[in-house]
Amino acid sequence: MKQKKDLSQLLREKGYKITAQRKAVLDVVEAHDGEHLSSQEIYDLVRKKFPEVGVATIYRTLPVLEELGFIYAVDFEDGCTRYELHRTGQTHRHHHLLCERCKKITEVEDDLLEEIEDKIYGNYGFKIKDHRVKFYGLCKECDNKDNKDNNDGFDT
Amino acid sequence: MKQKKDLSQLLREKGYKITAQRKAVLDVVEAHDGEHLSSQEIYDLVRKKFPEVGVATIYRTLPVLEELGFIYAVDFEDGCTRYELHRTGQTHRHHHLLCERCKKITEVEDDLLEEIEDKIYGNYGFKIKDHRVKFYGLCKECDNKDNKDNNDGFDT
DNA sequence: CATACCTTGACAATCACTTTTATTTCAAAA
DNA sequence: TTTTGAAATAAAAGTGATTGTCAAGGTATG
Repeated sequence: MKQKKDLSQLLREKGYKITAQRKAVLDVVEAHDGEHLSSQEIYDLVRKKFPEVGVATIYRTLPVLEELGFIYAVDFEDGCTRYELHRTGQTHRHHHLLCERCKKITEVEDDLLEEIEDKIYGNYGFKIKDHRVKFYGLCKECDNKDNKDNNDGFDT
Repeated sequence: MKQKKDLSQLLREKGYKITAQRKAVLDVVEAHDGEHLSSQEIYDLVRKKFPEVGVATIYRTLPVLEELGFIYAVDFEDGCTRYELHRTGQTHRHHHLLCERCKKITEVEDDLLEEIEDKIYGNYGFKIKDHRVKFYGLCKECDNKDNKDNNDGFDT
């Protein structure tokens, strides 16, 4: 509904053919907005609708969808490439908070970096177009639990 | 000379054995301060001194040196893990500027993130311990060349 | 609907990295 | 020193994600 109409159009503009597989892959990622699916997970999900699809097709399609701006590749260094939906209206990649304890991943929509990017342009003359930012630490829940544990349970 | 003395000590503290291979790996990374060597590059360099060393030793040693705080793993998504020296005095990982044109990698020693990290703690309760930040764009030289080309040449 | 060529699926190959295995080294005890 | 068992090693085989190959099939245009 939203950008589905654009897929055909964008594919055509870039000289790619419009295929059911490409639509299916985008469908899957869109249906899992907010998640960070691995290529294999996407493969499995696409196969539910198209059991005959090949792995290679998935691996070939994802970079195309990324090139067209529908999805972003993200890397949480767990040994595979993951993808997330590029929501319409997003201008930059958002940041991720990775909890070291529970492994939960939180998205930070606020950009917060403009000031820094200006400073870097001033200091280095480097013109920033995009960024990838990951913060590692403890999420609220794990941090609270930690503090409670440290007080030997005398505190709630 | 600087932290070489500490290696033995730190290895011992963590219950690791002091081996010539571990020293050799650290030597190589230290000798290439400012570079971002891949595991394979480190392997090749170590073999110049210890031709009999095995790849697996390198792959096992690098995470140990990272755990001890001597080096950082960095990922420029070129298909391999790279390592850089953790210079004494550095409290956080520094940021990297990656030029899309000439592929040059510049290091940003300024942290610049404290304010943001405070905001994130306020908004999300997430306690940040470390970060990985990469900026993509054009370095000063490539940006200048771009502008000159656009002014000199014809308009397309 | 026929042609040209893009895309696909199957599967082998590759690539970075890990595990296994047999062997060696280490540091402390005897 | 020599002994000894845990830890570390090299080499090779294994792993799992990703890519390459190629014949067959699908898509866009005349």
